[in-house]
Amino acid sequence: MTGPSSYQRIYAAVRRIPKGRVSTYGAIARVAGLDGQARQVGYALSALPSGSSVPWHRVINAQGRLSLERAASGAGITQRLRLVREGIVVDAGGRVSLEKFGWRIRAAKRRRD
DNA sequence: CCACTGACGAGTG
DNA sequence: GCACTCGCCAGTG
Repeated sequence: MTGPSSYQRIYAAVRRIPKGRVSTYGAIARVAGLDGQARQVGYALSALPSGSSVPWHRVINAQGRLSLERAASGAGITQRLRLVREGIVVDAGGRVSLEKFGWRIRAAKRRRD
């Protein structure tokens, strides 16, 4: 076998984000062993079928903004709704404080999730 | 094979 | 904060 696909590793990494926290495309890429391929993370998430159990809404960009906020589809609204429902504060501009809600992960010294 | 496109990111001005 | 460039890589025509 060729081992798990990149997509599978990405989905597994996204599932690790605790409820009430958010992570970034770049950080997920790193956890998935795809350092520097943040773009692939977005590509993988866009391929998710509706109804997936993967918490894709917890993935935002490195600037703390919801990438779908600009999108013309309703996905941006869904993401915002899900985040707020988990207690995450999303401002009018579709921004989240990574300082307060960012998932802090350390491969070496992992104090908490 | 080439060109272009993306739910991205870091760097520069 | 905004605009632009370059690096990444899979999918599409």
